[in-house]
Amino acid sequence: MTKKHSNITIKDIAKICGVSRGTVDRVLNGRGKVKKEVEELILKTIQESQYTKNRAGRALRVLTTQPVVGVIVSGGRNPFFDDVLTGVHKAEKELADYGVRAEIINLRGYDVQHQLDAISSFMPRISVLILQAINDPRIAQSIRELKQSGVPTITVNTDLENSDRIFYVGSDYVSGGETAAGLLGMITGGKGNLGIITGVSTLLGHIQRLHGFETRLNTRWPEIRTIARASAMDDDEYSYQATLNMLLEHPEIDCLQLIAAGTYGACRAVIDTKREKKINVLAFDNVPTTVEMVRMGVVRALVCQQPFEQGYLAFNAAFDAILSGNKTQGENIIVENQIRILENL
Amino acid sequence: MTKKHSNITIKDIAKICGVSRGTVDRVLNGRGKVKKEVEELILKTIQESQYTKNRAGRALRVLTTQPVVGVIVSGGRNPFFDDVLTGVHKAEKELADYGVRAEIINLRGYDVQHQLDAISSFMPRISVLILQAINDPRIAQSIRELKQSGVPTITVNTDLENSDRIFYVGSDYVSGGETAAGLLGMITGGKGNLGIITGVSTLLGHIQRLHGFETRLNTRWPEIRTIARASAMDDDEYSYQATLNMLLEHPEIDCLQLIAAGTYGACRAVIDTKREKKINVLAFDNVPTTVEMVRMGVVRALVCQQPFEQGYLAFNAAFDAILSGNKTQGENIIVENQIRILENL
DNA sequence: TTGTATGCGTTATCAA
DNA sequence: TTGATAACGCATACAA
Repeated sequence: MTKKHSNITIKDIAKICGVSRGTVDRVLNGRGKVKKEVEELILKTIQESQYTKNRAGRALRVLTTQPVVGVIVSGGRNPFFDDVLTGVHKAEKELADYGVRAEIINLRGYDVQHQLDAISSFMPRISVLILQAINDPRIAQSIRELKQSGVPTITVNTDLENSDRIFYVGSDYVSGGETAAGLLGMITGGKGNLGIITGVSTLLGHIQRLHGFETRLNTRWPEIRTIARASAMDDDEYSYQATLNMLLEHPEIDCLQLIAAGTYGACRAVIDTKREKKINVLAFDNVPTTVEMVRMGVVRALVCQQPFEQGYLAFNAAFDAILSGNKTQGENIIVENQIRILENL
Repeated sequence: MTKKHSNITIKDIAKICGVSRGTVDRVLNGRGKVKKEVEELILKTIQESQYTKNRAGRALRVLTTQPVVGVIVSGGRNPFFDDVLTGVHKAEKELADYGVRAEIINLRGYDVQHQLDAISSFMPRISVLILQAINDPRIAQSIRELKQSGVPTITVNTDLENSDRIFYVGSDYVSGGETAAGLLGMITGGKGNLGIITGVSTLLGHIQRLHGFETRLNTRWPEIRTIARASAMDDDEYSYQATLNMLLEHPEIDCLQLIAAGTYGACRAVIDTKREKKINVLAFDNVPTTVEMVRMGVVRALVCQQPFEQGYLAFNAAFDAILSGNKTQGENIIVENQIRILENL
């Protein structure tokens, strides 16, 4: 029932095959210089014995190499990414004993060339790349090349298609949108005149979120009618104007769904219109200005995608990839969409 | 800025003090047999250099001892604790490379003597104890004795007072109750006639949760009046009867808050009364039968305390205590109260 | 009372 | 093409 002893080691493999540890190691790490038939025997034995590298042993060895994990996000001044990076730092601190370290590049905006340059600047220093990826074929190509040279990429917060990233750490945006729809239905009692303030259409996640939201809303809460839709352009000033115009133009609007950034600006507009009947405002992500609006009672509820956990889990997963020596595909790590109200902010 | 190299090691301490590694080790692990002045010098050096045992080195050494973590819960047939134990097993699997193993005792009910016996049965086999503690002085005493003999205790899910447990892993029950209150206010629009189905009064967590709920409800949503209150006695059949009687006796009740177990029974009662106007039912914890009730639309929303994470984090923390060799007080690990609706179950 | 040698598993280096 | 050995940091059995 209970396994009596620790797992099989390189030494065991060596003994079984009648060779030395060195030879097994050469096969394991593909260094060549091993006779074909010996290599085959060793590979077969590894297969059959289900051998995997022991992390405790690796850890001690890895310590001598002082590996670096590269992190690239396009956070700019967005406080959401402060949380992501705080998570990275927390994990880095906890893993300090293993000699692993994070090197972080925080870009402003989503320029493909800038991201490519940032990736290049990391080479050949890093062992693993954590990337908030722009969904562009050139980035995908860069990730493939990185992998060729032995550096696996983990995408965080934002995934991209047709690349060789080993897995994605982040939220399910469609599900996040659906959750927001469910929440809106619950708060409004399933009836209302809705205004939607969207994000920017170049970000895959925002599109997925909007899609999840609208689909779910239409099927489950058909009596919530969408009156107007405008983009906040990821900017609070723009958001303020767009929201103000919308509310003045459509006095019948009684609930507002923010899809992405711009919550603070939209809330100021809501406050400035001084409606008698309160508007139900829902938004995403618990960044400080948004939290303030929940505290003030302007925003009723949030759907949050746990930025801290995203960074924390991504860095831990990166170190795990180093430890296991496994650079192949793994399971995505999906953080849950959390509902936040005043009481559990 | 960036630390150039790995941290200070025993070898460094030894060199600085002009003694051997063995002597430093004797001081570190308090084995005595060291000259007073030498010991003092070593201790001072350790202090000043901020030395801590390196986990990578410890890991490899710990592997040879095959440490066991004892886990005691009073889960009985409650599926909530299945999730806790699944979390333990997940962590155990991930840490298999380090030779650490969990030994689990799942008791039925909250009998102090049974829990004491379970603890005894673990000794002297285990290195750390994870305990869903009954809040009783005898248990606290047992935890103190365990610590004396070098075995630290981590409480999980349920904490106890005045003991020497090194920290608690679980939810904040008061905050959970407050969250439920906020949710109820939001769903009802702040007006309603409420029935409360409570848990058993012997469990500290349930009392705290009820307290958080009622306090918050009264201050923030005074127009939700509590019409009736009954206990489900942690039993679905009992819960069914109590709820049925309550609903028949008070036809004005239009919302129902479950505090602890018994959700399934209460829901059956709600269904059986066949009210024309729907009752808003809120409950705790996403156990399978409760999830089913959310899917059926009987329960509107849940507050969940992440049982899987509790087990997962507790076991990882236990291993961390082994690795760091640190048996002293640490920070509690508080899992958040999550709001669940149909869309993010 | 103190120092030294050994081993945990992996891997790099050097010798054969 | 292979084998032997040392090193990472810690802990312990044994020698001095």
